[in-house]
Amino acid sequence: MRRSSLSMEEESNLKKGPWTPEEDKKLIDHIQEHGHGSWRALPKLAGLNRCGKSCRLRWTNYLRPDIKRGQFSQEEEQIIINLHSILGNKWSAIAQSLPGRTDNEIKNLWNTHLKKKLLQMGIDPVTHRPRTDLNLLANLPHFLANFTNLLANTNNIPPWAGESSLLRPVDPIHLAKLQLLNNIFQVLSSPFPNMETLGPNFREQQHLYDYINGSQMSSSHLAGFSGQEEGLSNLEAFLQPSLVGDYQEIKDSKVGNDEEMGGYNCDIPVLPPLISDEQCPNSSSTSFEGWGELMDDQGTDTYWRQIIE
DNA sequence: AACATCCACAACCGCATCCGA
DNA sequence: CTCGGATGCGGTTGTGGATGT
Repeated sequence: MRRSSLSMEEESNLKKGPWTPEEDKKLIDHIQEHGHGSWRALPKLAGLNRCGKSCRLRWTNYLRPDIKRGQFSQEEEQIIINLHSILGNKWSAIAQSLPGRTDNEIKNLWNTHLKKKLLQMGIDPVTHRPRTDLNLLANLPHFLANFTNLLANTNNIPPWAGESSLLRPVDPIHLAKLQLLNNIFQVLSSPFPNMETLGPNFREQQHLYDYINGSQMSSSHLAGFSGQEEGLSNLEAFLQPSLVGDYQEIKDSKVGNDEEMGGYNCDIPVLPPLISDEQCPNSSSTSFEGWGELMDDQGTDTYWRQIIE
């Protein structure tokens, strides 16, 4: 069934591809004088050899006078990430919160910049949770345990370290990155304890666990993501040292009580923080921004591989 | 300098939804 | 209620410029 009222011949004669300045002018002049009315009828009335759809797209995505041009601000990017975590790929809905920006522009920004940015931070851009597809994490506990020993005696570079650029020199940025891996791994490798045993903060703590573990949506998660602000606060809870500390406390308190913990077994050595809170970059900004900036100049999988191997 | 590759962005395509007859 | 045209939406592609080899 043909949905178009144009004949095959008419359709095939229509121009496609980039718009010329002359075409733009015809379209702008016509809409300013008559409004767009029916997009289907517009091309003929405006003297354009284009389909109505092409005209509508050109107008809404490029020629509209209220379109904001230029780079997206940090704030705009943050809004997009935040709304995407709630709305998903609903570009037009996201665009409504950013006056002057089009859905197409936001979609392009997401696909070219923001998606990569989140991946660099170890966050899955679809679920907005930490990535769990890093098979490379398999060797992490031993690596971190060794590294912790190394830090305890910084003059004693072990033979296995070889010429690794990661270990020499040992600078605060490298330590901070290791801290990130350390935090992710500890939560990934531990089941979440029974809710009744957790006390008043259990919900926040489960957020952290769910978030980092990438498990299916729990009821607390649904509640947590019900609004834009709460969604952000979850994001900020990610890697907040105090919350990780809380979680660690709970986990430690349960060591040796395997049955109650659903078979929890602390095979993995519990690692002390590799760096203190004060050493974390940009301690005045949110955790999210701080880690984002920290990871900003790095590749994705290649970068993680380099850390772990 | 020439060529290959990457990247960003505009534009297209096809499906979904809306809405009036 | 059903049908079909108009419009909206999101995924994908094409293209030109930038960068690397």
